[in-house]
Amino acid sequence: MDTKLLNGTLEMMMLEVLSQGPSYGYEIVQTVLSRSGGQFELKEGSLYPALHRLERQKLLSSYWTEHEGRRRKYYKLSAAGRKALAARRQEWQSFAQGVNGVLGLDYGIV
Amino acid sequence: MDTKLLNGTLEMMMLEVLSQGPSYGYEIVQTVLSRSGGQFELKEGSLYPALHRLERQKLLSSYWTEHEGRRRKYYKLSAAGRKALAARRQEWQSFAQGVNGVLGLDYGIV
DNA sequence: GCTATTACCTAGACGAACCAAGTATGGAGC
DNA sequence: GCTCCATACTTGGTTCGTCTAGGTAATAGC
Repeated sequence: MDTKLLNGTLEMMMLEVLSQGPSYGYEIVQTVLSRSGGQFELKEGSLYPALHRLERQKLLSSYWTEHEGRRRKYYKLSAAGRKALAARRQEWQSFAQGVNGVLGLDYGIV
Repeated sequence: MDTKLLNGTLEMMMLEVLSQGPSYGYEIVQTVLSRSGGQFELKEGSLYPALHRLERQKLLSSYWTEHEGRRRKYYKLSAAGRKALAARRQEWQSFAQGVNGVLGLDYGIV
């Protein structure tokens, strides 16, 4: 997987996962991995800084829990986060359309 | 346009444009701009370094010409460049599919 | 005791895209 | 003659997201 392509989509995918309910770092990695068909294996060095970034921007809030002796930091999408996600999905779609336009590909959005 | 998303696709789009015949920097900008529906306006600070990068990798070759008093540096796709383009197109498509998978979108490729 | 898995954090490296400035020609308007 | 705009290429330095690689720590299986 060419890591360069991921630029800018990681946060969107993380927000998307969290839009379906609170989750924590390790689980987000698994969810993205399975939903991308095994393609995107988020690295911790990208994931955690991104979570902190998004929290600083008030798109997420967090709380600690304990599960079988292991601590977990759950993240929850805020209202602002939900808006941001919608905007980024829109951006992504027009971006992908633009690239496909240049490539001479046409996608029919289902 | 969120510039971050462009990461990794600029070179592919440049190769794609050049796959349809030799061209030069300024013209590549115009072509990408029109083919992306006015979305992607390549900046000189991205374009020329990318052209040099691709030439160093032997994916392009170049030659100078003169046109109405202005010099132009034409770039031509090499055989290796053509292969690289095919690989990057493939990469892009599976990448886009992965992202759409995470987003819960399904695209029917025409 | 060792290793794998779960779970989090961070400093520093890396690299692609950008801004900004420089060089240079031709044509249009004043 | 002068300015401004479009054409056309180059490059130094900045920015910023991702990764590598290291650290901490608990549980389970061998």
